Amino acid sequence: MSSGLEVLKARGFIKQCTDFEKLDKLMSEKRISFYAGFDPTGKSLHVGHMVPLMAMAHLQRAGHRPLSLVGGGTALIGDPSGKTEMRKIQTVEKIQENSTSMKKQIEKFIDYSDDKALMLNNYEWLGKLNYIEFLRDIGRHFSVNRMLGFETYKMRLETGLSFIEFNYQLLQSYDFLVLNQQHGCMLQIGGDDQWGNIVAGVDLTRRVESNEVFGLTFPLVTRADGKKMGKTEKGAVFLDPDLFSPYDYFQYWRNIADADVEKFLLLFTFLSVEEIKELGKLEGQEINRAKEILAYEQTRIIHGKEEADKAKEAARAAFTPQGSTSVDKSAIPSITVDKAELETGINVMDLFSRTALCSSRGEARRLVTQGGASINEVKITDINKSIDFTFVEDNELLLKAGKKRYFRVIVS
RNA sequence: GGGGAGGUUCCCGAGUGGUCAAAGGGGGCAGACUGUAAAUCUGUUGGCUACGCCUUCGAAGGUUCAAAUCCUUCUCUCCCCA
Repeated sequence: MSSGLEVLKARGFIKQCTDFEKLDKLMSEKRISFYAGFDPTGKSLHVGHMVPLMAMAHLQRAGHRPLSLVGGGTALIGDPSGKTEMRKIQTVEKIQENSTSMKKQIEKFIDYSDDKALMLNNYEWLGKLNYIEFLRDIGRHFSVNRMLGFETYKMRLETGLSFIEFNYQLLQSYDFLVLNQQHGCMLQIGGDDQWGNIVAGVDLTRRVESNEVFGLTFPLVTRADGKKMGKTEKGAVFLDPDLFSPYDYFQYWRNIADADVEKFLLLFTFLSVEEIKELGKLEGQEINRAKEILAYEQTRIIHGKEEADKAKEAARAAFTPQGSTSVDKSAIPSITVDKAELETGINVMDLFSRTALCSSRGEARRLVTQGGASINEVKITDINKSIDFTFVEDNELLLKAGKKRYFRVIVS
């Protein structure tokens, strides 16, 4: 039986592992349970969570059992790893609420039928922890000297680290221990910034239970332009279609840098490695084909085939000069406007600022002045222009800001 | 608890009574170039009923014709001592 680790390795998922050979052997012999944690600090998962999710899916396909741990308890504290400042502490209610909605998203991704995977919330055991007992049973295994040596803490020692954050590692280690005890969890996977916390959990489990468990980290995925994955000017790229439309999601992937194409196809699609290598060979304009495939696959995984098809159609329609009249543009985000309003005419700036294209009238003014605004491919440069029925085509207006941001206005 | 340094527009960071909607950089947006890339160059970057008006420089008051800049109190952060 293939352990599944080779797949991860071939696809570039692996940065560090506590003991790759041993783990590979173990996973080839039997199916194991493994876990990844998700912090419910927001209402939705975002693209930054895709790497662990994809890794879990791959391992599940190889026959192993994923435990998705929603950090309802740990989120109350805030992980200092890789951050320069303390995270805002949120209310218990808010975090519980976030946990449930994130749970739904992960469920879409991992097969939870017949106990093939479990969804857990560490609030169950962290919430009722007794401080004295915890210190005595768990705290004694941690050496402050050692912890201070970790890179993550070193950094924070410069700027300041509160005691509550310093404790984070103990709680995360405790999670691993509990999961090992209750579910026989043998492996924790996570981003490379979690390495210290993961190793600490491995140590704790060995000390308390004398069980050898493993840790595995993914490389921190950055884009070729050095920016963090999943961030746009407008904020995070959420998986929730209400926060980030499938069309925009498609476009996000469609617009990645050339240099990232092959890497991302490996990490974020299920296409075979051979197939991806072929796509990676494309050059020049051709590479756009690979980007489209990436965008399509990702959108399909997250939003389903139907939405992915629509997004692809809509993107093609919007970016193919004329011609394709009867294509479905319905995936492009839209607002509706009353027929009567158009009879009298709406000022360009007003119209644009009503859409997600411009957040204020001033921004719309700038856009128009600088020649970045057009309606149904007709450039508008006069800020006093009144938009009326003469602009309407197919009962709608296709607004464009810059070269690639589209928005529809439907007349009703 | 004592002493010191600070909180400036999306971020970093100038500004210490009018010439400040606030230098510079980053980021963003737009234009040119392109392949719905990258790099580069240029413009732009609080809001509005726009040659004027309104809101912004941690919070609340006060001094002044006039404050981001001065005074008072509060609050938060960092550093040193205990």
